[in-house]
Amino acid sequence: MRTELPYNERMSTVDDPTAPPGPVAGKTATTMRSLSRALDVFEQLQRSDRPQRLSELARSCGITLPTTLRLLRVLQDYGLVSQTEKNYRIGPAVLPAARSFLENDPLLLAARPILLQLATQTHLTASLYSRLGLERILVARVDGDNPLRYDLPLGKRLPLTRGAAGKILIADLPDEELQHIAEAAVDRRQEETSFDLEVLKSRLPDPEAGYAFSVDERASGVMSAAVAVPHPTSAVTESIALTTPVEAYPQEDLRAQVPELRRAARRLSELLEGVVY
Amino acid sequence: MRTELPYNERMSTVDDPTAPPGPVAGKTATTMRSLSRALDVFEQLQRSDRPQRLSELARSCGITLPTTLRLLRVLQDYGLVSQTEKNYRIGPAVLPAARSFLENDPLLLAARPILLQLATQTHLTASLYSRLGLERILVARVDGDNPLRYDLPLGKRLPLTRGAAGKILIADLPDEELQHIAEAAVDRRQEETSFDLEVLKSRLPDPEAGYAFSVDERASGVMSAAVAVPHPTSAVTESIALTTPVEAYPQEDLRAQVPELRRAARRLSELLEGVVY
DNA sequence: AATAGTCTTCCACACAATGAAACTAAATTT
DNA sequence: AAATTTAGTTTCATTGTGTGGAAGACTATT
Repeated sequence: MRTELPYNERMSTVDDPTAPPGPVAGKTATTMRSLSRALDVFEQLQRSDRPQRLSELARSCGITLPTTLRLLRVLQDYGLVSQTEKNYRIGPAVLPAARSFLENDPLLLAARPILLQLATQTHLTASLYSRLGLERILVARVDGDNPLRYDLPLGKRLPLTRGAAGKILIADLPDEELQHIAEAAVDRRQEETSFDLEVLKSRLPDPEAGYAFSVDERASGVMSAAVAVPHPTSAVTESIALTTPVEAYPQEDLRAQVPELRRAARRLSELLEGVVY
Repeated sequence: MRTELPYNERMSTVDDPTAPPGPVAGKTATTMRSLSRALDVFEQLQRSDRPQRLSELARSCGITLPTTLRLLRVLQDYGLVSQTEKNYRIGPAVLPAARSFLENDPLLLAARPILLQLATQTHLTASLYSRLGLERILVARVDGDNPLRYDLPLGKRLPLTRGAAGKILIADLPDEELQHIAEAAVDRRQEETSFDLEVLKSRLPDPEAGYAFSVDERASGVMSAAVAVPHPTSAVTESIALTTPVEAYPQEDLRAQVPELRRAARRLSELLEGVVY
């Protein structure tokens, strides 16, 4: 049972605009300060599209210079961080890690054929998203007949607040958590200027509906429908979506695919239960 | 006040057959035990192609159960590890990390057009490898006219002891380090049963040559030539290779491309110096 | 040359990380 | 089904590791 209390009081009362990453959800691990900090640094490096200086990193993560330096050195020893001159960036060791995930993750392996069937059957693009902290990421995708114009590569961080696949992942969350998610989305420029909780809630699907729908929401010209993947053990953290350019398909027809989607999601979670791991 | 006891007695003189990962090179960071251990666990998870139990991980990393559990919990909070039932595996957070590397790494960005030109010009497959610890990994590849039959995805861990691109990365290393590398290759089943240092050294190119060559070495039916990428700051840790099926191309013609390769490598490192980061 | 900024090393202190042991849960055997 | 083993989790006292201040090297910049 995780405590809700942020174990890290460096987050003083004043809201730092450059919010330090922090653990994934609100869930705080029992302790392990140095490890958490290292992962904060690692995450911070990912979020910047250019190499970072030591002092930048230290500031944006709220860690002192000597400590940040020590953390970076260890990360570098493991290849997770590279350094050129005084500039730090993500290192090549992330590639084998990602490869291992893509090749071995049981959920992903089970999902791929299901997405494929879904795409073949509906002629739409089928995607699998996974919640990661206050965002979601694209984990797998199979294109349909009308491939989406925009490029959305695996591992892209997307908001939970926009798009059917995002909204369905947070449909049942309590207000407090929604608030965090909303703030994160603004911080990360995934949402326009600050918007309030009610706006977000009005967008979310009826909890009873069991699916979410979006048109021109996260990306313009695109609509999608999504359902959650009921996960055997843990809380729901995955969703499956069908997506299409708005002009290629009547809205009602997309809604009509929801049962199909639901079946796919159920099939996936059943498959998963059977897996011996 | 140093105690005499090595802070990690699992690295005793006796060689444990199930060698725990350990930091990338021989270079040991100043300390940060908990972080190092967490990264050992993370690496261990990657190396197994199926989910691992807590006790398995603890044993193979030489860490006590309670500590391993705590490490895993934090890694899980950050999405780097997933858990189903009592099984742990690599988590989806590695995807955005890898994406960040592939999209932003200056070396990689500089290398891609160079590999492309190399491939176009020579009609061979051009690849960029990076040394990671006691192995190398494929970081970028552009296929030539005769695409290699076998699939070699980005991030694949390959031995330093076999293949031109591996050998050139270790051509100048002292015996002691070569020994470690040789042992690691055997441990990881990248080399046949234990083989001695002299065998390895006989394979390595003349340090003066400045390039390495291989035929049927790491993969049968494949030959390649490789040069190192002189790195502005750090030690040489990257190599560029040209590869082709043996039957598609006369061996001497491949050797004739070495100057071309050399030019590409130099161009890459020059480009890199200019980069402002 | 002087100044400001950034990075790195050193060190004493405090608390975070640790393992032993107790405990619970889940397999496995009898 | 009870008994036994094995695996996982929690608790807690101890200590050694991670920590930040301060001082020292660098490097820009003026």
